[in-house]
Amino acid sequence: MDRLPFTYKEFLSKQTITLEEICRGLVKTNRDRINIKKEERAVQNLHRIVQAVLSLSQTKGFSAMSLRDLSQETDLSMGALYNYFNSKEELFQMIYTQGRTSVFDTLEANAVASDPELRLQQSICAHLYLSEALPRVFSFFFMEARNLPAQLQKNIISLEQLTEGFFEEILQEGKKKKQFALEDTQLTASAIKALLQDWYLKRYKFSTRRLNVEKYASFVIDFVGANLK
Amino acid sequence: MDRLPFTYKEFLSKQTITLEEICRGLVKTNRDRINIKKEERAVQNLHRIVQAVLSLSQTKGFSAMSLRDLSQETDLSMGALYNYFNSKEELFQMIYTQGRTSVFDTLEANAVASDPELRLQQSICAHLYLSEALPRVFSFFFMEARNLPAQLQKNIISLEQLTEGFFEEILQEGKKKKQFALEDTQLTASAIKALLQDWYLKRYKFSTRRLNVEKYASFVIDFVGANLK
DNA sequence: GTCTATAGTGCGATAGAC
DNA sequence: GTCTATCGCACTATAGAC
Repeated sequence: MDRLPFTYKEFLSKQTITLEEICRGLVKTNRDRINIKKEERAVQNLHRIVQAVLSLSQTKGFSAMSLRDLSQETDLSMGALYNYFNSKEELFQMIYTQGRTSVFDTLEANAVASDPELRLQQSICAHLYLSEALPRVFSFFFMEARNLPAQLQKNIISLEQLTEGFFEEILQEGKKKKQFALEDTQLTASAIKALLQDWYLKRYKFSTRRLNVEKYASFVIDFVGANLK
Repeated sequence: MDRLPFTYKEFLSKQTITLEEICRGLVKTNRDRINIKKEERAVQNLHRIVQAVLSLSQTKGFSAMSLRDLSQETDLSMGALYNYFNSKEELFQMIYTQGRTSVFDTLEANAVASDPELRLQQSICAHLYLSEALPRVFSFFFMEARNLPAQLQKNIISLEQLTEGFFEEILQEGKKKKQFALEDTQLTASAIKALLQDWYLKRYKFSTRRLNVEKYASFVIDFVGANLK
């Protein structure tokens, strides 16, 4: 195995990847809907709310999560909650949309090499590291996508298709430059995505094994690499 | 690419893989809970019920599906529905448990070769073909697993872990016989499972491309095979 | 800005007619 | 065996006190 383009620690030090930071963005883009004057207070409480939503969604799903559950988990009354959003559905869409933006921006910022092979490795690492830092955000996207209104589902290209297109582009360039020998770039991109998804959808599985995100990144790079030669 | 061990058509002709057949098993194993005397009537109506459950679960999730939805979709009244199960939760568990049994039996029956390489190919094909025949059953297992009561989640080894163990066993034997050159059998088995899962979790993606289940099976076998040499 | 209390709705489940 | 009608409850959302 070649060396990884960057370690998890290096990745984290390059940018601020926390749920709190995402919530800060969330407050800024939804300033009009949130009836709280002091921005910092809004950020802190929304952080608690979003944490609770992600946690409860993981165990019972967003639609089965009641606002009473949310109230209990956040120690905010139902009345108080409604100062941070106007409906349960709006809360869902706020989290979904903001998360999508934050995640994709980070992915783009970390896959910058011009050499396709290196760029592919950077993308794989960035995706795995990001999902390692925010696992519940990623599984929320995946598991709750069906709760998006039909309009949003059509208009917004899902995060998944975005990242898959991202990988395909790299593969196509590598193929053009004769660096990669592969038949179907679309299928290969899809396979890469499936391997990355496994990391955050099956955390319970990997957590019991002696395996960290860097080892898994090496594995994926090798596993994919064997098909490009 | 080598020839596939068997085609989709051959696979289907070897055994009866339909939702109706699963429902027949469901009636037989839950004869005491179902208040319908004529078995065939019970099978037919449960078939409609299960179809509706899978369909509604796919669009909005099982917990968001109301029994009024189910009543409308099946053209059975709420009162009639309760002759086929005693509670919404029981309905869920009946489907889950029966489906798991049927699926695993079929997988085992179709991966019988003693040669590890052929057996691996048979397993991949059987899994893909089975999920092609019953896509909604498979995605139901995956998406709704969290609705299982904690007891069942602990006691029952999930379908997923079962199949993954299945693949790992084959890989280990191939490694022992020096037919496969691979480092980590557990990680490789996990990767295979991820690629198979993609087929039924992302049907919308593949359906728009000129791709059938046999072509995908060839792709997976090659993709995995490149890592065993 | 957060609380309690409650309005209004839709849920799972059941009883009793046919 | 299936229907209609309805019970009691938990839900989302809001109004008004503090």
